[in-house]
Amino acid sequence: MDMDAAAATATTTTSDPEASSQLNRPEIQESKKRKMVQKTVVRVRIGENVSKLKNEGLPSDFWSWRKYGQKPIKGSPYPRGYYRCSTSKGCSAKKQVERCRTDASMLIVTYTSTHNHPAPDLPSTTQTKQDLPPPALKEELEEQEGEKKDEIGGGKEENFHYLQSAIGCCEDIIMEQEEDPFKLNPEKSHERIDLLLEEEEEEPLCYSQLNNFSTLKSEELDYFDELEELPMSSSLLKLMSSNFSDERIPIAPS
DNA sequence: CGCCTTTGACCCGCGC
DNA sequence: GCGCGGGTCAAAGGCG
Repeated sequence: MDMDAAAATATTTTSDPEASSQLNRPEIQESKKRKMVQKTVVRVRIGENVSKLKNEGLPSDFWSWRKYGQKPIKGSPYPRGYYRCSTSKGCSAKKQVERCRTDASMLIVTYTSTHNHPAPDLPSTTQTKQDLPPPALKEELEEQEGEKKDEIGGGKEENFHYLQSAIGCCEDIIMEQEEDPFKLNPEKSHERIDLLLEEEEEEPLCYSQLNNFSTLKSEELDYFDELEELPMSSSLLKLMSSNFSDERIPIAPS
């Protein structure tokens, strides 16, 4: 049923090396080849009613994502989907969605680049983003050589946009996670920790994680659903949304 | 009619 | 220099 753990957990913004490390060794290459691009890796745990969710139509975020590619990843039985922000033509925001090979119920969403435009529903998200630069992100950003200094805030744009939507906010969560990844849900903390430990020990595949329901847009859900009917419990989402909302709402711009 | 998804091919970068 | 893998682009098809 819906008992899955919805939870994901911690998010980490990494430049590339880290992001890649988390995914796979081979991925390390990707980071190198793609130069150092700001990357925000979000780990989302899904339940078993994914199909339901997609039907429900998760609000995911204000951005519109268009899938522009999908490729099988070495070492992973699941393919990786490449999405681009279709909200604005000039927007270079992109995200990669893949499933954790160690945990099929875990989704790994990697955000890259940032949005060059305000959220469709949020005319003034800039302020929020500016406020969003988490410490951890900064480090990551610094490593980027300031390639996307603007992205630091912008990089989080997507995330913080989510926050505004009060649905899935990585930014806020990220920050929270940085300090106390589990303080939000001590109960689930165990799960997350356990998962993290397992994942890390087994593979760096998912060492950064964050619960972002927003990330689980219908697109992703559908995408995964097609891949392997990812189970996601709507109850969970709701629950998470409620919890997260409470946490991120404060971030929402007035 | 417009937009999105899907699939294949091509290109880039890294490792050996 | 070659091979492997990842990432992106383009074309076609389908759906709203």
